[in-house]
Amino acid sequence: MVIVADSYPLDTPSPYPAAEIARAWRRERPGTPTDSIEIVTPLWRLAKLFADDRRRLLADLGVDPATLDLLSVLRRAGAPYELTTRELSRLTLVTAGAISQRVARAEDSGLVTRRNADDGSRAVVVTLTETGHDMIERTVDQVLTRESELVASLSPTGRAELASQLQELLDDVGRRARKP
Amino acid sequence: MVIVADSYPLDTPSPYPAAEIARAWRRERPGTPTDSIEIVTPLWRLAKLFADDRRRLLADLGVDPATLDLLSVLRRAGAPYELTTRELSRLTLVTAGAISQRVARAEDSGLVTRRNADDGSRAVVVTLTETGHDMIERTVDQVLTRESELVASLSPTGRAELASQLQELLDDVGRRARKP
DNA sequence: GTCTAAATGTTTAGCTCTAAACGTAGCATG
DNA sequence: CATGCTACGTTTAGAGCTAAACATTTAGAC
Repeated sequence: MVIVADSYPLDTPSPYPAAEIARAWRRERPGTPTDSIEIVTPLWRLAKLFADDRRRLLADLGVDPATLDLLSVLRRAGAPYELTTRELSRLTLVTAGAISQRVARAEDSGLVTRRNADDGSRAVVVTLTETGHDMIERTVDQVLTRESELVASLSPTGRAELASQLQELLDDVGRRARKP
Repeated sequence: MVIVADSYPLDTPSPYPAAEIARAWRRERPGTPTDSIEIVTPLWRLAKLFADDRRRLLADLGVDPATLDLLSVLRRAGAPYELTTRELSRLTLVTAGAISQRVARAEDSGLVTRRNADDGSRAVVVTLTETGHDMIERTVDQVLTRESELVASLSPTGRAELASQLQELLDDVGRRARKP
């Protein structure tokens, strides 16, 4: 049995590169399809690095990531900063239950208000309050500036190219992925 | 005020493309650096799609993702399938506390054992049991086969190219990102 | 030897999420 | 009108994670 631990140092500051993981599986279980590993693994790790970094920045600012996500979507929608919970769920990719909880928290903090839609449906409309608007304005520049620094190694063309590849893959995986 | 909701339909089955989000912020807050958005947003969404899809597959198989992650790292390490908790923490990118909980759960289920290292350090060595080994063997092919299907739209060269761009970005972001 | 600093693993408090169970409000059909 | 279907939002149970507080051991410094 080939021992990966023998061929790659275990005390490096970062985890194995994905190529090494794929190689390890091919050795340990020949025949297993490993072609997704070099895409999925770095993708997850990058997402986690960005998420952890953002969470720490936001913790300093006294905001939590879920609330920022909610307020951002409302803010981006433009005046009058309103969306239904259903739209919020779709735009943020979290379940309706989670939206319900997020909105409840934000409402308790006075960042949004909730009211029934008047269009005959049962929809609930969530509106950004002035407090919520202020919070977003205070925060978003810092978050985006920070994240801009994190991707600073990419050249404009390299960034555009990677962005389009990711968006293309996202569209495709979105069609194939199993829904709730 | 430009209203994004006016220029992009709200009832599409998927969320806005990242380019649309970046454009919305440039309109709503000119001057805010938006160059990270087209990288970070699709990255997060892809990571979530893959994570959700895997979680659902694993639920059918009666496994939870955190345990699979733990067992996978041990399995890939090759015989005798042992790593210290510190190494596990680094290889899986989760905190020491989370590893402690994961190992405790897996130990309760008889999937791993725990013992003190005999090399004079205080390290705890985690070892895969036969039950744990069986569980991983039963599961990993299905997971990797499924994920291989999800990235099937990529050509071999396209996949290799994307993989290397991601790995490069990961290495760089790993250096810049804020650590705990 | 004694004391202190560094290294490690564990426990706990607080959050957030998903899935599933609920509770209802529109709506169509007969 | 009843009846049942469908669409939606909310609540709840159970998991898992992070950060921080702990606890304990090892290794030096003197």
